[in-house]
Amino acid sequence: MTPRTDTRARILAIAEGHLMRRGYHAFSFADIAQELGIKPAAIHYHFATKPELVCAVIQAYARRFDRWVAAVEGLSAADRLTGYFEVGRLLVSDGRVCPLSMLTAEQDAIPADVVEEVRGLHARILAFYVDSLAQARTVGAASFGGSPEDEGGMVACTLVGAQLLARLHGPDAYVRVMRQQGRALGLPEQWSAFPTSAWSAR
Amino acid sequence: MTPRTDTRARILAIAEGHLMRRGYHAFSFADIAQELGIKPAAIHYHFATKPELVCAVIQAYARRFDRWVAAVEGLSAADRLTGYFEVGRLLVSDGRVCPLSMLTAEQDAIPADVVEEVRGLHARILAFYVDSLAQARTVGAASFGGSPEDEGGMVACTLVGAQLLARLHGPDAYVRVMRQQGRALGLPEQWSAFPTSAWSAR
DNA sequence: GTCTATAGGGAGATAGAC
DNA sequence: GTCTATCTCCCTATAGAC
Repeated sequence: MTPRTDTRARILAIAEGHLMRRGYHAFSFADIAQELGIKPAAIHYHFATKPELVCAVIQAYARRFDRWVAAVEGLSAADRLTGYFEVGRLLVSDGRVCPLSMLTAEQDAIPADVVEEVRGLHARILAFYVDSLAQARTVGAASFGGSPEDEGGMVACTLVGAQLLARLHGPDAYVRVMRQQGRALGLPEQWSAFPTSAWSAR
Repeated sequence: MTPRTDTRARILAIAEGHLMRRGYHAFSFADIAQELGIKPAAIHYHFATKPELVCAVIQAYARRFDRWVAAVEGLSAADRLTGYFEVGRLLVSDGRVCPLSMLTAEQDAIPADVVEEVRGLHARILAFYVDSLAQARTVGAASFGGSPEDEGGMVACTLVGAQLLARLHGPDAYVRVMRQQGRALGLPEQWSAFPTSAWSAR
């Protein structure tokens, strides 16, 4: 299931970069076209509209997240959690944030179908947190009060906030926040490193 | 120190609403002008440029935050913290988020002087968290590992994330997340209600 | 099948009217 | 002192060229 054309795939990749760095309203077809050496209107052949392009970007990101979850399935719940924190660090170090972090801010100012994709991505990520947290607590690798659902919702918010806020003070600020989150959960100080190599796969 | 003109004050108020709901790029002078019954260009008389307008909005918000902090000075540290969580709920219930939450997402796509204002707002809010958390832990009203600075940084991120993410599922989602944060801190389940009345003052 | 020329609308800002 | 007419630029999208 390779991309239909190379240009299409390159548009997706470039758009993803802009979306994760600048957000929906702050990049244009011209930005993408310039990097590709084509005219802005050429993009409309591959993606009819901007919402359609952005939806495709989010869907591709969601599939990548799914592959990552599958790749770390064999790890302990604690390693999966710290591993995902580490993936987030990877993005922040590259000046990016998860599309979820970026687009939830803009949700009242972007097309409804894009918001639906964001909602879908949120549901996947939340399910990962809830599942991993529940399992980690069961085996005594994490401790928290309340339900895994509540805790997962909170950890999701913390990571989103950390990705956004930490850019004010550099990647280290993200790490400090998420280490504090790990400490609050009783997770190991040493984060699992393997999962980041599984992220860029494919 | 009342606003120089009524129109100027109304522009600020309307711009604040748009900024907190839609973000920097998703509102225009035309939006403000329409609500005021004037032409878009008239706004340039009161605020030379859009960055200047937005900076003024953030400064006004920061002053309001300062007044709030002064107003709750007499409360216990725990009440100050839950009180600020409640202020955040007030905003979310009105479809808004703190400018800090909104603009950190857009920080790579907005003028540098606006980012500086955001940074300043962040510093104030962070100082409030750090101070309140340190005091709360000292008197046994809150418990957390690590330094108050680290914990304050984390709580700030959680609230930002909660304001953004919760809009996907309504104000209740914000409350669930921040209650979970309160639980993790060992704060009272009952949030202090007084501080919200002190918010809109002036 | 792939891309370009260009339309059409909306943005922020300047210069000038009242 | 306050606001409007208008300019210029940039955005997405359509129609049509190769």
